[in-house]
Amino acid sequence: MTDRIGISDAEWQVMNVVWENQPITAQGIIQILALKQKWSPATVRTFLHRLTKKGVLEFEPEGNRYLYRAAGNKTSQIRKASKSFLETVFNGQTVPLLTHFVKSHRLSEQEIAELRKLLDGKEAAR
Amino acid sequence: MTDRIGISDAEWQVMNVVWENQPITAQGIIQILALKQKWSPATVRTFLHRLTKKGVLEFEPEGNRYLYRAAGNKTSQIRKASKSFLETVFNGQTVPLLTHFVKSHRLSEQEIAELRKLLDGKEAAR
DNA sequence: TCAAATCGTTTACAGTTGTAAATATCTACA
DNA sequence: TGTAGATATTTACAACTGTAAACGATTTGA
Repeated sequence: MTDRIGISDAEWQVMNVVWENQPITAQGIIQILALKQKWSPATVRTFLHRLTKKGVLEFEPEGNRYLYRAAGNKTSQIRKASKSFLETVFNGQTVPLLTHFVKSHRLSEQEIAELRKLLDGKEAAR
Repeated sequence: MTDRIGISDAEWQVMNVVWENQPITAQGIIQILALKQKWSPATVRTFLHRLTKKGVLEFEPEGNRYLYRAAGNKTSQIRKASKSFLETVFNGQTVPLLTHFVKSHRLSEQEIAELRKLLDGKEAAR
């Protein structure tokens, strides 16, 4: 019963923190987010609440507070968002998408090598 | 004064049709979209209206109807959506994004070759 | 010339999102 | 044991979205 619903941009920010630091308290999440966002603690708590309602986040009481952890796995969430992005922005065409990102970002020699290796290991579809 | 605001998923569907067929009448857009979507004509007209309000779409009267065409260029819109997607879903990291899309989609031998060539021509950042 | 069809404009409405304050609960110190 | 402080839950609210009907103006076939 996991990940039936999509998560919004702001919610992604929160989940990214959770996935990297779980289990974690609301305080912890708020503090980490404070480094990047300008959200009030109340705002973050709202997101926490919505995410649990969406079934993406779960918690277990620890003393007087909650310990949060992701319910589903990040990969499935990434898959869903990526699919939707590919469809709407690139009309479902993978190569134009890849071309766009390669062309519009700087890549180190190592990264380029890594991507070459990835292509080498890629089995061609027929 | 172009493209100050983002466009929604449904609006992307409409713009994709416009970018490929402009200039085009509302009827034309509605008919092409009917092939893929189940929207009522009224719904499409609402999107047309919102898109012009957002400055993404413009029109010129042609007889008793309008001829629509995109205001800004598609590339800038793609850039904006891509940037936001990269940031929220992949924490700004291009290589993981590229890896995900290569791994999760089938690519023909030609496409793989095309991507290799792209990497070969890519100048490494230092 | 009158009614029907066609266009574009307004209005509608519920659900989601960003943003946050108000309130209720609970824990722990004094 | 009562109260301050921290936590979580409710409530708020405007903007944006998806979805579409209602309305008003205009063109055109009968």
